[in-house]
Amino acid sequence: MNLKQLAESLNLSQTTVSRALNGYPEVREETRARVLAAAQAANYQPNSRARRLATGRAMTIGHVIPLTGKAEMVNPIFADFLAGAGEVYAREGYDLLLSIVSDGEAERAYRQMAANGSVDGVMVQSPQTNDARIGLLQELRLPFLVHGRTQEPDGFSWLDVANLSAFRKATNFLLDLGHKRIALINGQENLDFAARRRAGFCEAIWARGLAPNPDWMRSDVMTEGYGYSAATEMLASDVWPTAFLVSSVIPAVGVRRAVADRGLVLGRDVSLITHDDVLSYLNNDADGPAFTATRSSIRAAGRRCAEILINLINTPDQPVIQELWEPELTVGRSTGPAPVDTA
Amino acid sequence: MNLKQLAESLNLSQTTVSRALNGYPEVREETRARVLAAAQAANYQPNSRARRLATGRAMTIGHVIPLTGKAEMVNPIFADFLAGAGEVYAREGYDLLLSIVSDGEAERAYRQMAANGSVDGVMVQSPQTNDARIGLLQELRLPFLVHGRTQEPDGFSWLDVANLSAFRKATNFLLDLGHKRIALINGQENLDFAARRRAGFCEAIWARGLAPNPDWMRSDVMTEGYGYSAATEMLASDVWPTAFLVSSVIPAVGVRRAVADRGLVLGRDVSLITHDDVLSYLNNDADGPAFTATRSSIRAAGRRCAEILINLINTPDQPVIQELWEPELTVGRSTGPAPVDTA
DNA sequence: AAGCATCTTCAAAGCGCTTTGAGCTTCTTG
DNA sequence: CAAGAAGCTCAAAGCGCTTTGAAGATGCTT
Repeated sequence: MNLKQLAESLNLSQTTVSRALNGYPEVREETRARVLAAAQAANYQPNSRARRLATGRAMTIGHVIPLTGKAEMVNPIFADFLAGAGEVYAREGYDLLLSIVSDGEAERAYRQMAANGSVDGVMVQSPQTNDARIGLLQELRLPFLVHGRTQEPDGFSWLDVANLSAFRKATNFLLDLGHKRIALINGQENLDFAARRRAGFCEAIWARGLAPNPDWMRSDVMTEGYGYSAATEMLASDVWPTAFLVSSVIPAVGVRRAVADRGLVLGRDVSLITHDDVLSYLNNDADGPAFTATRSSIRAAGRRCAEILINLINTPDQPVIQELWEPELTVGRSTGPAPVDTA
Repeated sequence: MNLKQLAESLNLSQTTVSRALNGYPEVREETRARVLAAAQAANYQPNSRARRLATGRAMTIGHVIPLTGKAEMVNPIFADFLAGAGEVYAREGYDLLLSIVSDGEAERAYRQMAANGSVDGVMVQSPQTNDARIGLLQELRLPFLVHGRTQEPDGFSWLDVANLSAFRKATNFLLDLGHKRIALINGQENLDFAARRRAGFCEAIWARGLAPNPDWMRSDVMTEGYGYSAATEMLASDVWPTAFLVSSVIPAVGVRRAVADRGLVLGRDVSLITHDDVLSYLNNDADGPAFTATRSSIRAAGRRCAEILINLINTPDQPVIQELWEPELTVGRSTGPAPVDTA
């Protein structure tokens, strides 16, 4: 059933039917009711391809997700982010076009989306310290929102978590517990969020007149195995860290495993604070939070990012929108006073 | 730059330019070269909205991902599946339309996709034992491929892992090691894969003249916390299971935590076999597989599912395609002989 | 009753592409 | 050299919708 047939069956023109369906005022209420009823009865849905061509709007938002690391992994936090964003898109009538690309092909994907008009805007995730995508998207004049920031976060819209202050706060929490030997198990530090976390970590340590130990600062793709092997190595040495600050629950699970393997008890022998994106499948709250954590729901971020992006699409030429979310530090069972120094 | 302008700039008709670009034979090679060069220079990309309307093909495949459990979680295995499928879609020129919906809204999503023609086919994941979506999609005449099966898997195309035989094999492996007290930490058993795994588990036990202990069979959304609390409870009793068979690495991580908390050693005091979807962020292979596992890459499945679905779309009215993948049992460090029975 | 504003409806023109059917060249063959 | 075949190219007709500009009703005012 298409518009033409529907119009014929009602003895109305396509114009009138279209207007009735789309809520335009210049159609009599009685007529509108007739049209609506007939559409309902025929289960009529306007053909989205035709509508998109006619309106010039794709009613679609593109997410280009880069595969990371040599193993070309998909960061599972994207799933939760997508769930949040998707919720808003559905509500607002947008489709979500997902493109998962190898690193370096992102540019091509964006260029294509811009050139063939398949999206009205795009979401940019996991920006690097200096991310080429931002200049590209500005040049392509494609509306976009960045989840995260870059080193110079002016002139474009973004939503980010206050990574620096969160990790400074977390580090201070450990320092206040008496920990002096603190390790940082960070994400890849070419990514802006990881660079900021490292900065927050270092700042807090320097502020106490201490110095971070370079051997205890790792940076890599945040897998469980990475957390495990990094912590295992550190714990194998004569002097080991009494506390770990970890960038995600996933490597934190690996660190926890390493600690257990070493016969140590988390929260007593070794403390751990992780950033917690509140991933649904790695819930940290079985009975009170297992990990002490700086928390910020990635799903909530996805929702808000979607709202902002849609806003940006509907109202071009507005000033940039920038939102900074402050994570909260929730104390769990993975932290405790530094053990008496035996080194 | 659109086709009309490009054609004018070349002093050719739109027809010829379109044909040259799309590789039709009835255009002189010299002309084709000219057109291609001009298109390249102008960075011309056909407008996908117009092309879709004209061809009647959406060149898009829909994935409707249901949120599960009360917390409306996104199963992270979807991320890896999407990565695999997305790879193939990109190669074949298809877009991936992602719709993440609350349970029960999937039907509406499919109906809409069918009615407004935004997709050429859809991928169905995590089917239930009797899944209403299958009848619906048949009725809507929308090409679809099921990743998984149902109880009556005839008359539609699917790709599935041999869940029953995998879990029978795993259970036999444990029985051969002398384990008699085996627990099953399963996924939600309204899902077909979980029902089949349970069946495989029970079959193997019955075959030895034993009986599964109902207290040691759990079924729920496969989170880390679920694995942890299920195992913790079981291990708190006087007689505890000496082995666990777990449906996913994610709850397996929870079981491992529970075992460690209880002061037991995995592979010595307690054995664990898990099904491993080879999720990139929970790699099981740091230095030799940590968990003994029945393995089957969900990403590879995604790739293959995409190929099959595209095939189905391009060639309607062909017989159904059904593929069953046999997972391999890889022995890791989480299994060992049953401890001497003290019960 | 004429004039005018307000409602309501419509025919037709696009949106940018693909595809049909036809026409014009050039080549081959008897 | 005529006639048919083969090779190129084109104008025009869609695809199914939205939107413009105009026109037909209706009601109100003077």
